[in-house]
Amino acid sequence: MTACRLIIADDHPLFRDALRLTVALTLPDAEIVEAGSFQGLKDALESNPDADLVLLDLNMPGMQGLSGLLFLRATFAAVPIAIISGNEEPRIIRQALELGAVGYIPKSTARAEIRAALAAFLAGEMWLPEGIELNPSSSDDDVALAARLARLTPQQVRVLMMLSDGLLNKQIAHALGVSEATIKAHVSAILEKLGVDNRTQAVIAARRLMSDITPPEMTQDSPAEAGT
Amino acid sequence: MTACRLIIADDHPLFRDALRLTVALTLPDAEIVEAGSFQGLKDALESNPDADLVLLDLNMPGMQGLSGLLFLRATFAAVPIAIISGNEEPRIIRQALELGAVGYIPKSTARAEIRAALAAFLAGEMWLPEGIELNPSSSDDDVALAARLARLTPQQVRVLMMLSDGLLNKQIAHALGVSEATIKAHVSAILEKLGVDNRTQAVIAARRLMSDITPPEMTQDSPAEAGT
DNA sequence: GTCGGTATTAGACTTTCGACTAATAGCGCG
DNA sequence: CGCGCTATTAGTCGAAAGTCTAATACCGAC
Repeated sequence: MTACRLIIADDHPLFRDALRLTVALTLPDAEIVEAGSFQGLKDALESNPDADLVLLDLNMPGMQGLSGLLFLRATFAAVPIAIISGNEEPRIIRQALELGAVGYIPKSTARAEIRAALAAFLAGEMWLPEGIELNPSSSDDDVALAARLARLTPQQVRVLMMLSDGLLNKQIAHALGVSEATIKAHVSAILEKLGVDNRTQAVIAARRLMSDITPPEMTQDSPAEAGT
Repeated sequence: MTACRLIIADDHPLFRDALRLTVALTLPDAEIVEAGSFQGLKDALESNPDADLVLLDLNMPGMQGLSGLLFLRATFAAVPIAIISGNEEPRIIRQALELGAVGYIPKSTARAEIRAALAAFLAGEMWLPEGIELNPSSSDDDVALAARLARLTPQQVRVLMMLSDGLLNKQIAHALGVSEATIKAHVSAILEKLGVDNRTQAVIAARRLMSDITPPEMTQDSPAEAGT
C-alpha cells in the first residue's frame, strides 16, 4: 500500500509517542503529523487537507468537548476523524458517531485491537469497541441532538459557533464578510434543523455538546500518564 | 438554647441519617426536616420559612450545580444555607460563598469538625475548612461571575432562570403575571449587573454555574435510592 | 414624619431578530 | 445539455428585544 498520512491529535506527548509507535507497526510507511492543541490540529489540517485519517483525543486544550468534532467535520469534511478518548460512556461514543466520526477507540483498548481499528479506518471502514452498536434506536436526547447538529452545513456551523459566543448577527456578518440578512437566513436554517424556536435555545443546545464530557479520572495534580 | 430547626438536603438517605446523628449530638433539641430532592427542599422551605439552617448537598436531583443555591438564596434570603459537598475544589467553595452560603463543609470533614461548624452556623458565624480564606482577591473568572450573580434581586433571579430556559419575554411576563415591559426592564438590569450585552451572553453566564460541578466519583449504574 | 435609596412596575422608542421570498451558483444525473 | 437539488446569498417586514424615562411602593435613617 502506498504511503498514507495520519494526524495524531492529543495534548499528551507521551501518549502521542505511544500511538505513533503503534501506528508504525501497522503502517511502516505512514507519514505522521502531530498536534498538541486544537489550534495545532487546525493548522495541521490546513497544511494537510488530504490527510487520510485524524486520530483525535476529545480532551485537548482549546477544544470544548464534542463541539470541536462538530467544527472539524464541518470544516474538513473530506478527512476521516477517529476519536481516541479515555471516556468510554456509550452516550459520548454514539454522539461522536452521529457527528461523523468513523470510529471510537477507548484508551483502554489493547494494542492489537488498536491496530485492527487503524487498518479498518484506512480501508474506509468503521470500527467500534465491543458492545457498541451502530444504530441502537438512539433514544437518548443528547444523541438525537448530535444527529441534528450533524445536519448543519459548514457555514451554518460557523454561524452557530459565533452564536454560542453571544455575538450579534451584525458582528457575525462582519466577521464572515457577508450581509446581516445572510446571517439571519443561516440562523433561521439552524433553528429549523435543531428544532428550536430562537437563538437562545440554539445556544443552549450547542453548549450541551461542550459540557457533556466528564473525564473518567480527575486528579488534577497527577500527570496521568497513559502510555504503554 | 431554645429548640432550633434544621433542614438536611441530600439525595442519599444514608448520608442524611449520618448527618442527623451528628446534629443530634450537638443539638439534642433540634427539629430536623429532611429533603431528598431540590423540589423536596423547596417544599420544606415553604413549610418552614423560619428554619435556622439548611445543610445543602450540591448534587441533588433537580438541582443543576450552583444555580440551585442562587435560586434558594434569592427565594429564601432569610434562611442561612451551608453547603455540604463531596467537591472540595477551592473555586466551587469560593463561588458558593459569593452566592451567600454561610459555610462549606467537605464531606471528608471529621465529625468533630462538623459539629464545630454547626455550632458556628447557629451562632450566626461562618465556617470554612482549613486552607480556604474568605477574600483571597478573587482572581478567578467564575468566582467573579458568582459575585455578580449574587447581586441580582429575587425577581431578577427568577427572570434569569426562565431566560436560561430559552423563554421569550412575553412568556416570562405571562408566567410571572406582569407586563412584557416589566420583564424587559428586569432583563436590562440583569445585563447591567452581569456586565454583558445581550440575553444570549446572560444565559451563557448563568449556565456556567450549572455545569461547573464535577462529582468526585462517577458510577452511573448504582441505584441511588431517593425515597424515605 | 420626612428623606434617600432601592425594588418593582410600566410606557415610548430604537435596534435586533427571525420568517418569508427569491436570486445565484455548484453539482449529480438522465 | 438541461433538470432538479442544495448551499449561499440577500431584501422586506412584522415581532421581539433592549434602552430610556418615570411612577409607585417599601424600608431604613435622621
